[in-house]
Amino acid sequence: MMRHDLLIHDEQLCKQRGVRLTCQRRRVLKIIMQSPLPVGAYDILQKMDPPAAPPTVYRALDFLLQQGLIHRLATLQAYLVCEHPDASHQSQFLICSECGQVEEMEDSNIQKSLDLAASQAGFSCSNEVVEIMGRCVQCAGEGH
Amino acid sequence: MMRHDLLIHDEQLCKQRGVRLTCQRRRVLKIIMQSPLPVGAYDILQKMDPPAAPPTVYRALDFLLQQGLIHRLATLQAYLVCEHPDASHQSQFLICSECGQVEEMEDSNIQKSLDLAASQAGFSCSNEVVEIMGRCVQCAGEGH
DNA sequence: CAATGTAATGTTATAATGTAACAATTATTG
DNA sequence: CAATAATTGTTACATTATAACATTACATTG
Repeated sequence: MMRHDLLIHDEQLCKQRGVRLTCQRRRVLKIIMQSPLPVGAYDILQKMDPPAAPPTVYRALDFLLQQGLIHRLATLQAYLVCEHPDASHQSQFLICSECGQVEEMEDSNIQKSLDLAASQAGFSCSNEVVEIMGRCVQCAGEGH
Repeated sequence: MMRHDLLIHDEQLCKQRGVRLTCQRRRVLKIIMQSPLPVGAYDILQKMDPPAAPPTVYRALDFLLQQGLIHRLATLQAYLVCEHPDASHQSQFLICSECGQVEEMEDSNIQKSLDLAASQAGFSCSNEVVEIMGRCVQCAGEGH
């Protein structure tokens, strides 16, 4: 279920940037990659073998977030891999309340409408959180 | 700083709906209304006089959220009054990282772009979280 | 009004998420 | 190698939220 090419890609990306994807950071990243659903920090913690303490996990998460290799879902307080960790970008997320699956989007219309509304209010954005809860195609298809 | 008319409006709204804005619920609501910034649940807890326990506050918050009288900011884990608690609506929030002020918007363009993107993905939304971090007009105006 | 059921609150304990502070170690650089 | 910076280890704790069960207030209906 894990995309090994993505891990290699992330490693190269860090090399290019002159930042270190250390052992602990890679371990945390791999755990997130191997999960089909967003994982909480303490889920990650439990999967750390050999075991680690919370700060180790949170530091790794901070690094991975800064590098854009993962995202954090504010509504779920959970983490998931970024599917296109190249350029800096704003993503939007479709979160299925039924199956828990999350789809990452980079929708330029949403982006434009957010930026427009913000600038009309004289507001200069640094960061945008867009998380849409509902039912995904599969779950909606399965009736009721 | 508190809009007393809003409290009255909320009371009437609850009466119309046949739900009870009880003493505890009103106390929590008033604390949120009296705060110029979003407040955390434990800030509210501290302001409860006579004192209360966490479940009391969280139950009141749940009620107020369900009735649409307040909103919860997922990024801040904090609560603020809804400025137009009449019809059910989706709001977007501009959150200033400098002064902490939050502006509630109901932007139809944002709404449309979100709904369109979701429906294109076959996703049926039940709830949308849009929180934009940055600097508000005042803070941006104050240089650097 | 009394009896009964439902809704709301009280109370205690604990779960889940995240961070502060400082020590120890590992990399990097001059 | 020595000095410095970056990373990790470790302990303790802060913050946010909920579970479980007892009690009280309210509403309804006979």
